Amino acid sequence: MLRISKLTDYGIVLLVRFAQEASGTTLTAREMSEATELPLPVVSKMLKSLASADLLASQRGSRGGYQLARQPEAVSVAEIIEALEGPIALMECVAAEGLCDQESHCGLRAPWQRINSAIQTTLTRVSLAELAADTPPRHQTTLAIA
Amino acid sequence: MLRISKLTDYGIVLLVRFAQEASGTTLTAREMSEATELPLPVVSKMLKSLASADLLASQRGSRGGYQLARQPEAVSVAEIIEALEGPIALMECVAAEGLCDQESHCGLRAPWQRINSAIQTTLTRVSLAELAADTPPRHQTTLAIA
DNA sequence: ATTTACAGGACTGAATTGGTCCGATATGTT
DNA sequence: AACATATCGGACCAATTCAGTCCTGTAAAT
Ligand code: FES
Ligand code: FES
Repeated sequence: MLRISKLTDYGIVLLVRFAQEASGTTLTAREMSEATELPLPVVSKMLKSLASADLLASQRGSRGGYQLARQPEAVSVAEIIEALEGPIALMECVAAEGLCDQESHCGLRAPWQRINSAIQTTLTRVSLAELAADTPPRHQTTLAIA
Repeated sequence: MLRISKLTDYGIVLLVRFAQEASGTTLTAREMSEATELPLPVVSKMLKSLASADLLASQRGSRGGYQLARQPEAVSVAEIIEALEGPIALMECVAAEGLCDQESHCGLRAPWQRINSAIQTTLTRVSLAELAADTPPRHQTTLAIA
């Protein structure tokens, strides 16, 4: 289904939240969990990943938390995905040579690589800032329908 | 890793083989298995899938086999992927509304949908014929190096 | 009849994913 | 110093998905 992992998605959701705060705001895992309504362990796990990928900067101890390591404009979706789930590669043969059992008789590598890099480009062109921009339903006045 | 399933890849490899034959050529599962050096059960399974997705036409009985249901120019990679692994959707929320637990507080659906359709367009623009075209190593004179 | 081939599943083992939990470490407060 | 708050870095587990096999049935040709 050509999917991005659910965890990766959570990661992006979290980053978007950060991007929506004033630049430099520090938030804790607990706060993020409440904001996104995602279970704390998951949030915690993803924040750690994002920090170790240098997309977030972390501060430990009391008064600690996370903050965006860069300006939202300078972070691309491609980068986030790569950080969380490795290189963007539609299949193994694209990622590196010699990974596909049949590279020898199936000259499909070249065309796939072109397709793949087109997708990669698409993903690179979208910044975290853009993602955060048209994500308006922030504090929508809960007008419950059913 | 944003991957296409291995089986789907096999499916495409198979279709490309067909595209490289003279239009209307009928080939059996066994022949395809030999041509691609993929195990027969797998080839068989994928050919069946492709047939039931109407990408291949099948003929049973002795002298039976499969053939391309359409001209290679008229089949897009997107179509093949969709046939074999469902709608191209980076995540559930993109495929249809109400599938994502948190659609309510995470207004990320809209931007994702734009990104997704960009990718979909990319994939739609590549035809089976193109894929088959720059796949030259057909009957390469086996110059074995070790 | 017999042989060739596809149709349509069920089925299995392996791998990946989604999610939880814990002990250790760092930092600020009292 | 003691304590509370947070991140760090894993291990761990259940559930799903994936990759691959196999079997029974049916259609067509000889
Ligand atoms: S499938 Fe990997 S090289 Fe063709
Ligand atoms: S993750 Fe599905 S709507 Fe935001």
